[in-house]
Amino acid sequence: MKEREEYKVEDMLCFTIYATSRELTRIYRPTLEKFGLTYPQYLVMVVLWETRESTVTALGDRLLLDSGTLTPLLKRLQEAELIVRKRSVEDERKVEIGLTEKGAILQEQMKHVSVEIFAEICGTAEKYMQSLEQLKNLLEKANEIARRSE
Amino acid sequence: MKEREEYKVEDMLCFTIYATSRELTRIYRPTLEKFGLTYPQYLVMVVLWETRESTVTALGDRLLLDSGTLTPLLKRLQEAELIVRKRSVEDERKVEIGLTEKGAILQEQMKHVSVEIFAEICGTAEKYMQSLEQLKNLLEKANEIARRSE
DNA sequence: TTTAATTCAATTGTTAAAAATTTAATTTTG
DNA sequence: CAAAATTAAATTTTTAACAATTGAATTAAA
Repeated sequence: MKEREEYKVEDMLCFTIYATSRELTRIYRPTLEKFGLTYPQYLVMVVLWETRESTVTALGDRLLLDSGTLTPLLKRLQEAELIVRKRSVEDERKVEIGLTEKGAILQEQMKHVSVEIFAEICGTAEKYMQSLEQLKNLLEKANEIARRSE
Repeated sequence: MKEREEYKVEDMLCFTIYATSRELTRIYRPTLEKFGLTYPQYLVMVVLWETRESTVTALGDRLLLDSGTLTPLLKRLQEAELIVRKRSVEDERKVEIGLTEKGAILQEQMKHVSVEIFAEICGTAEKYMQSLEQLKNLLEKANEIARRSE
């Protein structure tokens, strides 16, 4: 690794990922806007479409987000009538998140969103899978390191 | 590309990058905290250590951030006495950003920060460069698409 | 069983991200 | 030259991210 390269943001891995993340969100924005969702709200819906129901903590484990981020976000999704929040009867510390009829119908309406945007970004499936595997590896490592140092 | 995979966040490229970006920031945080910087503030300093001076727009072009994000961030860096903000005399619409003595000295003090953290994340230089080239390619594509649709 | 430790969510405060609007200055063109 | 268009930065508003704290509930230990 050349010494000099550390001094240009464009050659820093962390910056590239940081900027790519924002650019990808920017690509999603106009599409998601039509459905009244932001990018992290969309991710919450994707998890709920898979699991049908969850808790705040379980959603946080899946998305690597904490309750300080999720609580207000989930309140907005409830406001939009896409989800319901209900305190658990077995354990009153837990808040159970479920889909409304409207939230369930949205899955069908948004079925093609991800596929279309991925196609635009990655071109071929091969390239997509190659990037994904490499990044999943990096995420796993980063998550280990981040958890280790807290 | 298998159809089913679109329905799990973990198999979505955009989520992986989004989560990786946050995890990398989380890894940097304790180190940057010692120098009183947040992650985006650090990136601004990296650019200024290279260019010595800049404008708000030029910084935004480099970091892909707009003035609505940079203006309050730069005010905090000025508050910390790391930079100076001065309206241009040739074109009074422009605000010129420069390093203070304290800001320049910080470069020397933080010289090893990136190198050490990269080493922790990527292990070998080969792996790091491999990920980087692939991601730079993706960032370029994403930026083109995002700019196209606005 | 009482105390201690842990867990879960909410709240508070700070920073960031970005769209939309505003203000001011410069450049273009008619 | 004057009007229109463009450019630059700031401001405002909404949403997000996260640390730290609080409070309530559950679980474990003495």
